[in-house]
Parts: sequence; C-alpha cells; structure tokens
Amino acid sequence: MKESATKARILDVASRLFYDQGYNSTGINQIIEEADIAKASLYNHFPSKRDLLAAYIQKAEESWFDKMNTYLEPFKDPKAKLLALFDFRVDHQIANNFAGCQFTKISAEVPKDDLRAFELVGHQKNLVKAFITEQLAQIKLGQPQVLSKEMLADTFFLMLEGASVAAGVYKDASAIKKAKAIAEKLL
Amino acid sequence: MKESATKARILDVASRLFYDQGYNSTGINQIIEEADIAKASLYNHFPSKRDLLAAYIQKAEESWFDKMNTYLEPFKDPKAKLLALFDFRVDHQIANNFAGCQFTKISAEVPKDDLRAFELVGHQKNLVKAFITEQLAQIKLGQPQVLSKEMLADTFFLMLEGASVAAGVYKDASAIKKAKAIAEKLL
DNA sequence: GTCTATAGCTGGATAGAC
DNA sequence: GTCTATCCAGCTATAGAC
Repeated sequence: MKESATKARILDVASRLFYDQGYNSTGINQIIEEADIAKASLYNHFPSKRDLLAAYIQKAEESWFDKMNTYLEPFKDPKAKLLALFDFRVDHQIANNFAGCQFTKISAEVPKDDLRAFELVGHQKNLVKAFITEQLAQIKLGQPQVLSKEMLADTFFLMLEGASVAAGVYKDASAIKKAKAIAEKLL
Repeated sequence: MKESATKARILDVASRLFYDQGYNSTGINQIIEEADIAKASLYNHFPSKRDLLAAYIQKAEESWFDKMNTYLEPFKDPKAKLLALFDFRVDHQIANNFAGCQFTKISAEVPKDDLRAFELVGHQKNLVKAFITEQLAQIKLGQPQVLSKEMLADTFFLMLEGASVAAGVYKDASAIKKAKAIAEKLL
C-alpha cells in the first residue's frame, strides 16, 4: 500500500509552497518544476488542483498533531500540558515566520464552493478543541469557578484561534503569549 | 476635492468582489466588466491591483465602523454596548453568508511582501481593540476580579477574532454566540 | 506512470487614439 | 480621463507517444 515516491514529493513541495505563498498564488507549473516532474505526472496522482489541496490539508493536519504531541510529550500534568499548547503555537509561528494558522489561511482563500476544503479545515479545528476539552477534564479546578469547563474550553480555543490570526497580521507572537497569561489566570 | 464617479464605482465593485470571491480570485477583467468601464480607466485611478486593494481595505474599515456605530447607537450603557458588539458580529456574518472577517481574509491571502496590506488590516484590528478597551474603562466591575481590565480586553478581542474565523469555517454563528455568553460571565 | 507538447483561457498591465 | 486594442506571462488541464 506504499505510495509512490513521486506522489510524496509532489505533496511535499506543494505543502511548502501552499503555506509559504498561499494556495491561489501557487501554480501547478511551479510545483512540477520544484518537484522536478512532468505536468502529466502530477495529474496522474491528483485529478485536479483541488484534490491536491485536499491531500495537503489532510497531510498538514497529521503533521501538525505529530509536532504538537512531540512538543507536549514531556508535560505529564494536564494543566501544564494545556498551557504548553500555547507555547507550542508560539514556537510554531516563529518557525513559520508568522504566516498565521495554515488551516485558517486555507479557509480564507479557498473559493466558497469548495466544501471539501472547509470540512477538512473544520476537522482539524475540531481535534484541537477536543484536545483542550480532554485536558480540562483531567484538571481539578478550585471553587468557585466563574466559567464551566465547557466555557473554558471555548475560551481557550477561541483565544488561540484569534491569537494565531493576530500573529499573522502583526508578525509577532505577543497575542499568543497574552492568551496564555489569561489562561493561567482562569485555571 | 470630490472623487470621480468612475473611481467610486470601481471601488464599489471591487469591494463586493474581493469580499465575496477573495482578492486573488478576483481578476481586473471581472472588475472592469461589472463596473462597465475600460481597463485603462481603472489603471488611471489605481496604478496597480495592489493599490486598489489598499483603497479597498481603507474603505472597508470606514464602512465597517459606520455599520458598527449604527448598530450600537441604541445601547447607552457601556456594558450593554460592549455585549452588543458580539451581536453585531453575528448579524454581520449572517448578512455576509459566513464569509468570515473580511480583514482577516485579506491578511490570509495577500502575498507576504505586501506590507501595506498587513499594516492596514492591523489598523482596523487596533481600532476594534481600542473600542473594547474604551467600553471596559466605563464599566464598574464587581470585586474580586480574576482578570484585569486589560486582560478582559484581550480576552474579548481574541475571542471575537477566533469566533469570526470559526464562523467562516463552520458557516454558522454559534462560536460568536458562545463568546458572548462567556463575556457575560466575565463581566 | 512518466514524458513532451500544447490547447484554451485569464491574469495584470500598457500604447496610443480621441 | 476614457476608450479600443494588444502584449506577454501565467494559469489549469489534456492529448498522445513511450
């Protein structure tokens, strides 16, 4: 069931360019040139650019959670793990020159009739939200709490989403750091 | 100092199309066709598509705050006014078919060397943040507060940013409504 | 499954007449 | 300042040989 090396290389190159330049600004021609393959080979593996986009989002989701899990692995305490998620996103933004969230970017530039893309982006965000909820379930909170655990999960998730946007707009990670400080107060 | 009707019409058409289809997916050809003018007329008023984008963002900022002020005008109490900001964004997303925040969209799809665009988007977001801070300054909070007013401003701003992204991804306003419910608890 | 070659179109931008 | 006409580079996608 091993996928061809050609297909993997196409996806690697496309992933880099889609995130770096944007999906719409990256042409098939550039992808095949940098992957050093023929145009028809690309269309052999991916029937259309839209299909390549779908494959990109799925691969990016996998890669994103791999990196997240590696980063969070040392933290055993659920509260520390949850707070480290903010640090992970700071690091990730620095590593990617403050390009913003790659999934949010896709949903912002994709034509609105590409329902598949929105669904795949939503899937990644659902998993992030689920991770936050999972950690919160294991945290013992002091009494009395202003916000329920469900509301805390929404707060953290939405702040992270917003802070990632801010990172892309302002080209710095200060919003993510502020969000972490707020999260610490709320826990 | 009145601007020509041609220029205004170009900007009107471009604004609609940029938001609806995206900046990259909207060609000069479509703009001149729908505005019913010649290509050279467009380039007479806007030296490049990038300049047209800059004009679009500025006009959109103005229009956005006009609509916001109109919506919030009936609310005299600062707390009610601040909470109504969430409702305004729900309404705005519904009115725009859950296309997400138009400013965030631009920052997500513009080439990364278009510093002017990032700056103009940042300007709009600064104003939103300032409005939130302004309202909070007039609100008398109960004691003791977990979050300072500065942190509350960040929380509300980031949640609104994140919830607008979520509205665009999931095509519904539930995240904005959840953010409002959280804000009510925190005030 | 990979290649070369090209179709068919649209992109942003300009020249020159009026 | 608006028009027509056009340039050329880029786009997605396909045909057909090997």
